[in-house]
Amino acid sequence: MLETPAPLVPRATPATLDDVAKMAKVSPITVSRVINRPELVSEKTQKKVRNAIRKTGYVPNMLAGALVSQRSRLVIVVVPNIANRAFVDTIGQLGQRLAQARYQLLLSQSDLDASGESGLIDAILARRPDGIVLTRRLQSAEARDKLIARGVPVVETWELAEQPIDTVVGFSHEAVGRAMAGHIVERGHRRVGLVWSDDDRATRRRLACVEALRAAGVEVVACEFERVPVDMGNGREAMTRLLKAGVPMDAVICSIDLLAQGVMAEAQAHGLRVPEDVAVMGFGNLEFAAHTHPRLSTVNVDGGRIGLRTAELLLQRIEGSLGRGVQVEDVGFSLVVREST
Amino acid sequence: MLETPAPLVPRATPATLDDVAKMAKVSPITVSRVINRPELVSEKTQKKVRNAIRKTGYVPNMLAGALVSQRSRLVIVVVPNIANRAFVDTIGQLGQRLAQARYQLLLSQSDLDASGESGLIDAILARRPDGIVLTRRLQSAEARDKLIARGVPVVETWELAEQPIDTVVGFSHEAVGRAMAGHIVERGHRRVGLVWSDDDRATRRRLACVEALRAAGVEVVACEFERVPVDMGNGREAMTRLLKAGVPMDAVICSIDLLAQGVMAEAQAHGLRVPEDVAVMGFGNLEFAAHTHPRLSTVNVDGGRIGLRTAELLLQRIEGSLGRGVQVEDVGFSLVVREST
DNA sequence: CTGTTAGCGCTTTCAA
DNA sequence: TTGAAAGCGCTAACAG
Repeated sequence: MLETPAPLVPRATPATLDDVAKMAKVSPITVSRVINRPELVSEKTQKKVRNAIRKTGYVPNMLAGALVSQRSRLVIVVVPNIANRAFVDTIGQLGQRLAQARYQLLLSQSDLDASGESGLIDAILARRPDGIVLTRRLQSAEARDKLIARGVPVVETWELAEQPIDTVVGFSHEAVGRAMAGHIVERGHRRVGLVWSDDDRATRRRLACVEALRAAGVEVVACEFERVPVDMGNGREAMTRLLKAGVPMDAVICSIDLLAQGVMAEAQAHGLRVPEDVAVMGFGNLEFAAHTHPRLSTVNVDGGRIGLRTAELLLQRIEGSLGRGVQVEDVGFSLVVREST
Repeated sequence: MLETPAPLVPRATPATLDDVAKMAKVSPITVSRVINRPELVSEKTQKKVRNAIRKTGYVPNMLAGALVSQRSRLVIVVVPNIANRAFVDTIGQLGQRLAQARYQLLLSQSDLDASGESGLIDAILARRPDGIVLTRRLQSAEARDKLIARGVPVVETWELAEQPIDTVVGFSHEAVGRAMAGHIVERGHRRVGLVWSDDDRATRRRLACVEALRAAGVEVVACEFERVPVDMGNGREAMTRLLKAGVPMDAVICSIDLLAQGVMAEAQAHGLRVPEDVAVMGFGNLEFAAHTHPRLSTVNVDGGRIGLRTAELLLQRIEGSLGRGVQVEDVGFSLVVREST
C-alpha cells in the first residue's frame, strides 16, 4: 500500500468533489460521472479518480446533488410505530427492491410527530423524497391534499383506499371481516365474543364481521374495545372482563393476533381448554401465531408481496411509466386454520 | 375564507422561497426568517408572509437549506431490522426528544443494504445527517473509521463499546449474563440448558453466564444455538431437541424472551410444568413477558431511558457543548422475577 | 426589524 | 471521452 489512507481525525472541511477533481487532475464533472455514470468515463480516468476518492475520504453530498438534479434517490415510508410488526415484511421487500434500483429507504414513525399529520407530511416533503409510501391511512384531508398538490409519487398500502391519493396496493378489510365470520360460523359456534382494537381498519373488519355473523344467526354476546397500540396484556385483560361478566360464549374473535394470544393465555389461566371450551381466532398471522400452544387460527396477509408490488409500482411512478392514481392493486388474504378454532 | 387555497392539481414547478417573497412583497431572507427564526420578524410581516406561504402551498426545501447552513436537522438511526422490538422504546423516546429540538428522526434498516456496513455508512453520510445513532455494533473497522474521519456526532447504544466511535449509552452484557446465572443458582437449580441466539451481544451474555454458573458448581448440560433473527418458533424447536436428547435438566436460560416463550410453549405441549418441572428465563422484558402463562422471568433494560439519554447527549454533541468520545453512560438493567423461575 | 450579496456542492446543458 | 459555464433554492454575514 503506497496510498495515504483517509485521515482518522476529523478534518476541518470534508473533501468536496472539487478536492477530488484537483487531486485527480480532472474536472469536477468527470468525478461526478465516475460516481453516477461510470460507463461514460474511460477506465484509465476512472482509476485516477477512484484513487483520489479513496485518498481524500470523499463522500458525495446528496443534498447538493439532489438540489440540482431534482432527484433525491430517497423514498420515505410512513409507519404508525415501529412496534407494529405487521409491516416488517412489507418494509423488508420494499427496501430490498428499492435498493436494487439505487433508492434509499428511510422510515418515518408517524406517532413521533406532535404536529399532526399535516406537519408530518410537511417534514417529509421538505426532504424532497422521490416517492412516499404510506402504511397507514392519512385521516386529515389537509395532509392528503398536500401530497396531491405536490404531485410526488405516493403508494398507499395495506388497504384499498376509497379515494386514493395516487397508487394503492392492499386488500379489503371488509372481506377479511366476512371471512373471519364465515369460519366461525362454519365451525358451528353460536355465541361469539369480540375483542377488538379501536382503529380505523380494525373497525372496518369488525363491522363486516358482525354483519356476517348476524346474517348467519350467530349471536355476538360481548365486545371489548382496546385502545391502540394494543398488546398481549390488553388481550388478557379483555378476556378477564369477559369471563368475569359470566356471559356464556363458545368463541372469541380478535382484531389482531396479539389480542388473541392474550385471550388464549387468560383462558388457560382460568383452566379453560382452547378450542374445546372456547375457540379463539386472530388476524395478521404474526410470527408467534404458528407457535403458541395451541397454535392460533388467523388470517394471513402477504406483507412481503405488498412490499414488492409497492416497490415496482413506485419505481414506475417515479420513472413516469405509470400514471398517477391509475393503479389499485388487491393482493388479497387467506384464512389460516390451526388448532385454536 | 377569502384566501385562494393551494392548488389541488400538481403544479409544474413547486413554489420556492422567492415566489413566496414576491407575493408577500418582502425579500427572500425575510421569508426564511419567518420559517426558521420568527422571533426576528415583526408580527405584521409574519402575517403577510404566512399568508403567502399558504396561498402558494410552499414547502421549504431542506436540501437547499441544509446545503448552505451545513445543518440538515436530520438524525439517522441505524436499526438491524425493524422486527427487533428491543429498540421500540429507545426510538420512541429518542424521536420525541429530538422532535422537541426540531430535529427529524429517520430510521435506516441495516439489513436492507447489500453493500455491507461500509456502503450503508456511505449512504447515510451522503445525506449529511447532523447526528447518527447506532443500535447495533458496527463490525467493520472501515465503517467505523469513516464515521470517525467525518467527525459527525455518533451515539452507540445498547452496549458499552470498548473502543467507542464517539459517545456511548448502554449497559454491560457481561453483567447481565452474570446476573442471570446468579438468579438461577439462587433458585437452587443444578442442571441448566441454554437456548441462545448467535449474535455478538448475546454471545457476550452467554460467556459471562456460563462462567458464573460453573463457578457456582452448576452444570450446563446442553446449549442450543439459533441463527438470528430468532423467533418463538426457534425456541420451540430448540426445546424439542433438548427434550428429545433426554438429558435431565431443571432450568433453561434463553438469550432472549422470544426464545423463552417458545421454550415454555414446547414444555407445556409436552405436559411439563413451568417452573415446577423446568424453570425458564429470558432477557429483554418484551411486552408479552408479563402476560404469558406462566409469566416470564427475565431481565429488563430501560430502553426508553437509553433513548432519552441518547437524545440529550446527541444534542449536546451537535451543539458542541459535549466533546467527542468523552461520555460513556451505563444505564444498567434489572432482574424481573416472575412465575417462570 | 429588513435587505443585499455571495456562495454552499453539485449536475445540467452545451460545446469541444 | 472530457470540460466550461450556469444555477438549483436556500441562508450566513454583514449592512442599514
